Amino acid sequence: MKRDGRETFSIVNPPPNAYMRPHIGNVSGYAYQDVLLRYHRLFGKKVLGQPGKDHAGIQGEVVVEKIFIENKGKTKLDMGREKFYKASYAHFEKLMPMVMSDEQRIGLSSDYDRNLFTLDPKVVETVLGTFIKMFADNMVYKGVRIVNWDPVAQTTLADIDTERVERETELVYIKYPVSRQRVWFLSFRSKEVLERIRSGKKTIETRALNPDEPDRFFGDIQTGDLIVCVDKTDGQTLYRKVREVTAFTSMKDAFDGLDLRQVFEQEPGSLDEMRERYASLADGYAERIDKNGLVAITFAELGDDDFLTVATTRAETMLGDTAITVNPADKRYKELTGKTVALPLVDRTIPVITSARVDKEFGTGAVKLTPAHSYDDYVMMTEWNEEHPDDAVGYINIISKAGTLSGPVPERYWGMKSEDARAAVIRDLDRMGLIVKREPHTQSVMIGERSKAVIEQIMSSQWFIDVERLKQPAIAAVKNGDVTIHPEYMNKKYLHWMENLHDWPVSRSLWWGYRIPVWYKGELKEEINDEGQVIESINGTAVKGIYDAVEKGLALVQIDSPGEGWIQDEDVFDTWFSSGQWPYATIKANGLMDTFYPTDVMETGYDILELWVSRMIMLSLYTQGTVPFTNVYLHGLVKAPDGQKMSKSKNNVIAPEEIIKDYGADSLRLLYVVGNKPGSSYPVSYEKLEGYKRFLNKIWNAAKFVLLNLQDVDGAALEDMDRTKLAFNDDDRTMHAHLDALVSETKRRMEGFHLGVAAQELYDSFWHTFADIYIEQIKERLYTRDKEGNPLNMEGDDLESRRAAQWSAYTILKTYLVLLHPFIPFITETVWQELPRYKDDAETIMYAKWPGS
RNA sequence: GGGUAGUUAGCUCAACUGGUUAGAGCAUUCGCUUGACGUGCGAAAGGUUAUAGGUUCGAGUCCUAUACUACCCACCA
Repeated sequence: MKRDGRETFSIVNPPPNAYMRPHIGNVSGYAYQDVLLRYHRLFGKKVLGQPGKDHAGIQGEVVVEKIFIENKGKTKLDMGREKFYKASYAHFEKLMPMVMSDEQRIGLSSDYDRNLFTLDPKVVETVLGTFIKMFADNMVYKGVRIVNWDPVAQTTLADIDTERVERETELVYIKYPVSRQRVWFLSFRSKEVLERIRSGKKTIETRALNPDEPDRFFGDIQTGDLIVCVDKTDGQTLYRKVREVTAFTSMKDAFDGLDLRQVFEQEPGSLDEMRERYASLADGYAERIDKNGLVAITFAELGDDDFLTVATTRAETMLGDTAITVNPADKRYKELTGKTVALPLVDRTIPVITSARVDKEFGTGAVKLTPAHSYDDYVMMTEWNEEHPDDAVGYINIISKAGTLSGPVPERYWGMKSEDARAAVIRDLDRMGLIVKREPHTQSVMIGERSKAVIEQIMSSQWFIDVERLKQPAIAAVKNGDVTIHPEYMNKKYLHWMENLHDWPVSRSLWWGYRIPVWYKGELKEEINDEGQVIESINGTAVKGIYDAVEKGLALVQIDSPGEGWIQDEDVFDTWFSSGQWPYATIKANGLMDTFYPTDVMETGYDILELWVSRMIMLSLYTQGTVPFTNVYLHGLVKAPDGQKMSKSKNNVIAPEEIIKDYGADSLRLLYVVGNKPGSSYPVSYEKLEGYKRFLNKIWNAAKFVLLNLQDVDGAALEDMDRTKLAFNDDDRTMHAHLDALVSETKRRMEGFHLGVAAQELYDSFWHTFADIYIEQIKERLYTRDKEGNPLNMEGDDLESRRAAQWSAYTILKTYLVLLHPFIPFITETVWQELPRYKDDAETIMYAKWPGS
């Protein structure tokens, strides 16, 4: 970019984790970044390489805590938040120089005196400022969402911080009674009533008006309705269909119309006697019947068709079911879709809905939907609600943060752990005859990476950023070319991700990071209410979201504490919220925005295009009104020699030192660059490294040869020679032409970000054209003695020819060194220092001039 | 299931917006060389660019279909 007359070029180096030494793949990026930095320096530009080190969020927190435990026997809880943070900061400061030395060893020529830590107060200020701006712009909110909750560590975990383990469980088939019309709940506290239903006596009288549900008129009960008979004394529930209904308006009416022997064991005898019997069932019952009437129902047993069977590994979560889901294309359930089923044990009704996510082949093809405790169910619920806002289903959270059952479930389950509750629920359902079968099943369970505790998915209130306003400009920036992505096909991945982007959850339950700048006037409490809904309160006052809290004077969004009694939000920001601001946060911290922002290139691995690059673009457009960089170069990943992904667990990681020790940093850089294209991965090849080492040796020897043959000329004299008057022959002219073409070709390749091709061509040209052909050609003209030791090429035309060859060899070598320098800085610099120094020559090849510039 | 790529020499990979005879490293075969070279040089062999169609004066490159492979995202109730 051109600013103030002098061209500038800037790259922000992606900050490596500061807590560990990088492996050979981690440092590959620096090679590409450095090639670009050095290349642009050769054009006399003002160049900035902005380095930094990352605090690494949860991984960083885990690593340092482990060290504290080992060294001092103290966990983070022992230390307390403030102390832990300070100690961690000090620890990271100690580690940073080590990581920095790894960057330097690979040759990264960034401005190390400007190095920044991600938690540097200057950076923090920028990051938090963005959140405050978003708050002012109405873009942040707290929303209830399903999270991975580690009941042992008492924290939410990102998916990446969890593991999956196979576990033998059983798939339990549970049948739910279907209601094709309406469902009625009849609850009894009298065994007698239930006995009559159970004992085959098919007629029962009931209240015309249910005092518990004053709006329901039981006179509406019709044939075919489902009756759920709940015995409140022992939890047993019976399900019956209505066969026939007879309505009476008064006790007398009923007395006349009923065969009372079907109702009572004995003949009631008289109306009064009957009234007495009814009164014994409940206080004032008889009076109410007199007043409101009576319904006599003939029941029928439910048949197989009247149940809908689901298969589940987590029977206990049925207590929190809010729907049954079937595949819309599943003919078996066509008729039931839109109907309701009665949920046993908790006596609720839930609808049968559809989702294409349901696999018809698995289990029974019907899934119980527990949105509060299953991520998949949560997604299905969300999708359903988006498409059917009028028939939206909710969630019911029944598991507390302690990992035990709570909320709107029968009291006997309260406090049970999931697994105990599962057994209890299965036992209870079995007693009711609702368990169809149980079969062994292998299930993969999510456990905490660190605690190894089984993760409970629960509903929790989290901070969100509304991305609608962020995403559109970021999509446009790539579409209209403000940002160019290399390789080009990655555009599609970027756009696909961006177009499907949903609101961004930005809070994490950690200490090591950017604490959310929100203050509460008292304690913020998150609780599950009797309906299983998550509710928040500050100092006992219920609040609905942050704007409500601020309005009520119970919360403030600002960086510094408002004073005594105010408590800061416990969470920190998601790592991408801060790293997404890294380009301008760093350059701003160094006071260089006017000169170097927006930057020219973001060079990083293709694997974080969506996670990181997209966020940098969004956040820079939002806060700075400009893209953070004009080009994105996405390198491939370095794989182990056998083509496998390098990872600690596979024990196949290679440290940069190992390679540098045997082959040199330049060879390693060539391995990264030569012949590779962006976006595709490549394995470490010791054969190639060997080849590059020989290439470096070739350069060294070619240079040595040229210098040996320059001994009789003064450097300055050579430089002052008039090129047009030298006695070049065809060999020289061919070589010159080749080199001229190479210079412009290399430039063209570099400008187009074809680093791999550029390096490959330089490699081939130097070795096979310059060294193999041209140097061989000029040997005869350069030698000063023949095989017998007589003087040669020392006078007349021979000397003229020799001078031309010397001049050519020297200038060509110099040109090659400059062209090669961005790729192999160490060897080119070493050779450069061996060359005679001329008046215009830079002290270091880093500041040499690109040929012709 | 959704997305993105890949399939080119024995192996690992290139080939810039379609343009000579598809290249390199390593491996293989033969020869030469030691006065820049840890060696190096020269030469050879090795390909119907996954398959089948299509567009074009011209296709590894563009289009369609198929078959495999890899990666990312989602998922296994």
